[in-house]
Amino acid sequence: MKANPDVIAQAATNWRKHQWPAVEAMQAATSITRAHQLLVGRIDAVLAPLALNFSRFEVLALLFFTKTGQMPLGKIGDRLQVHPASVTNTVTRLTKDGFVKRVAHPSDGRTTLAVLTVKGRHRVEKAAAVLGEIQFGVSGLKQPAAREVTEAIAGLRQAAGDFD
Amino acid sequence: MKANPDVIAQAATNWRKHQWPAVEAMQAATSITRAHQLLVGRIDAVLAPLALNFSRFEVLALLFFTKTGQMPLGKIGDRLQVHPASVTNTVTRLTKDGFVKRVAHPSDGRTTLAVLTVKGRHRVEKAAAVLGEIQFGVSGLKQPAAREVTEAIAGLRQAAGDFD
DNA sequence: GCTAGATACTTTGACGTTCAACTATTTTGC
DNA sequence: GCAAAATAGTTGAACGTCAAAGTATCTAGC
Repeated sequence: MKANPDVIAQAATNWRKHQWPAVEAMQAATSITRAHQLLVGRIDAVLAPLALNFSRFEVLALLFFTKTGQMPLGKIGDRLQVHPASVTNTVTRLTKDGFVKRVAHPSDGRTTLAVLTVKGRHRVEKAAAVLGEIQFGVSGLKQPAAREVTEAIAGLRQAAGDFD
Repeated sequence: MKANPDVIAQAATNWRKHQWPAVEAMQAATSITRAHQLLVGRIDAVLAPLALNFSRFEVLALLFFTKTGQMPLGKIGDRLQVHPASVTNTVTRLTKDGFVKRVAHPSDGRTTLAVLTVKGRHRVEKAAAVLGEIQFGVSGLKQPAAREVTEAIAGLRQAAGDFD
């Protein structure tokens, strides 16, 4: 039964002792990294039994919200801010499990559409419910804190050109 | 020149429209994911010319802060909260570049020590300076916001058992 | 209407992370 | 003391991500 110190606070102490720069920025960056690690772990754990992970879920959710349940792969990448190769990979896996189908675009021969299947539609609704139950892994973040984090990071994202 | 919408805010609107649960938690989780993506991109970009990435830098910094510049691989994994296999991988790469050496523990035959070399010591100081210049990629996070994010996430980490 | 450039997607390869299985030591408990 | 369990690290397989190169198609401009 040994005490469990805050490794990020420890690191900050060391940085100050050696007069290394940007201690608060370092803590924020390290905290975000750790938070991400925790979230992904929790989210993937509950999605695994549904043959999904967070990336695959995001694609299905995106398709679900469209009127016709379909979207070009490139647009999926734009929305989710992931590399085209990742979209290809994710859609391929979703296809193997029968959650989406690849369909040629009717008028643009370059474009492939990912189309949500009935199976995929049911699965993503189930997944959303499950993720709601675990509060997307951010339980421990108090209710106002969730909003604060979102807003603080919105500043970061805006500065990065994510939106205007 | 098209407008650049906030894709996370868009997603939230869609979630509410379909009465999916935990909208604020979803936004927080998605924001953290995106923030992590931005940070890693920026940090790795400035570290790449130094033959480092964030993981490798963290290991070097940890060793730098010890009195003797050495630490068992397992303890490195505990401190940085990464899998033993990742430590093995990271240390192997650092060794190839001459930043650390693997040395057998003097009294425990199971244990391997990572020992910081002179080259590694210089390199990590350079890297810390460079990371300070870019504020660890969190520029855009206002000064108070960096602390807020750290504190909010501390709650998440504590609830997860990261520390007492 | 033809060519040059842009766009959409896929493929390949490098790298990082994790899990599970494995080897080698050390510690525990009887 | 010795067998069983715990601990330390490595290895191999699976998966995700990205960058760069390749293929196919479309659009612009002359």
